[in-house]
Amino acid sequence: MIPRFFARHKHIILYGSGLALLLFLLKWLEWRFIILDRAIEIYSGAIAVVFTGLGIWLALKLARPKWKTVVVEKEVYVTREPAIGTAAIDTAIDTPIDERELARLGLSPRELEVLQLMAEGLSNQEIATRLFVSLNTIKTHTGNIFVKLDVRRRTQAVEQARKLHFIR
Amino acid sequence: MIPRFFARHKHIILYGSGLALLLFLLKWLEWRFIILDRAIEIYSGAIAVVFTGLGIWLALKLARPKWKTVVVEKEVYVTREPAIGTAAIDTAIDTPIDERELARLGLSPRELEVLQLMAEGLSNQEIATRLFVSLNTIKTHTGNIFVKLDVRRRTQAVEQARKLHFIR
DNA sequence: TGCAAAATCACCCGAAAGTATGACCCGAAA
DNA sequence: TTTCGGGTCATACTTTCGGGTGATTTTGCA
Repeated sequence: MIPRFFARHKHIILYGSGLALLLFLLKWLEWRFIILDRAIEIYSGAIAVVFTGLGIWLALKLARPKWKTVVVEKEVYVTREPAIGTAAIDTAIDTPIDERELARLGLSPRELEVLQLMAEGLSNQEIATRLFVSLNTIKTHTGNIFVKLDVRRRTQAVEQARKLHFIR
Repeated sequence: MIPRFFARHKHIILYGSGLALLLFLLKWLEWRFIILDRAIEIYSGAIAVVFTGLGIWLALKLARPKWKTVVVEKEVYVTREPAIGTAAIDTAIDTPIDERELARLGLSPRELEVLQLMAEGLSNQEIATRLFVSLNTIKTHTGNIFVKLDVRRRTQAVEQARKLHFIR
């Protein structure tokens, strides 16, 4: 249907456009500098600083939240039926599928089904066998799922689906 | 010994010479700019790209949170079986990674780190880039992880790790 | 200080995953 | 009736994964 290529690289395209815009701004600054003064060193330094900052920003944007894992094993008395836990369990387990999000992304029932099995760690071939269809069909489905979830790999799709409470 | 010294400080030496090289390159580019006169676009672009990369590198390298694991040994009364209940409590209250299971399976810190990134849906290449090691290294790690978790695919590994509360 | 474990990197090869494109069927909506 | 979305299947191709094996370097610790 819609060219996958564009949907896949929209972030890159966005960032690229932003970068181009920034360069354009610098170009303007450069013009002013040439008019006013020949301070190439200052100009270069400015570019360097700005783009170093940009790089750091990008990296922090892309990087994971710093997870310093502090494992503290303390005294915990857990009874068989944790009274506090039940509320948490209810909200955790019986979380209904977010119908709104589902509708927004336009995932079809079949695709959701494939997504579920994908999340269970099944291979495409196993999913195909399970659903009595061909491997190619599953590949088509997975491809469409990736586009709709805006991801590139099955692991990301599972991650995304979990975030959106489509599964589990 | 001298080679010993070099081996010990090779990172610092490498980074240092790399930076020097970069400055040298910039100086050369600047010179070229003076000669060619109309190459300021290229010059600016080069600086921008290089320093964007430098910023990314800096952020990732320096801001890398160093895995901090604090283990406080205490008497722990935990009913082993109710995995659902404990899971709900874990996610509801606080982190902690199941240290016992971790030790039983013999997952190393590095492997756990790779597992985390794997769960985020990163490809081996992306993990390698993120951790500043080669693709082959990550492949070795993933292979070892699969053996230890007794799975065959990364999706299964993530699933398994989630069950064992290694992640999230 | 020496050793074992951990971490690193390499190469090969087959399997699985993913991309791109086109086609067909079917039922519902315009 | 045409159009459109969903589901199915296919071919051909590229990329990534995973298994196997072997090697070196780094590091934590007894």
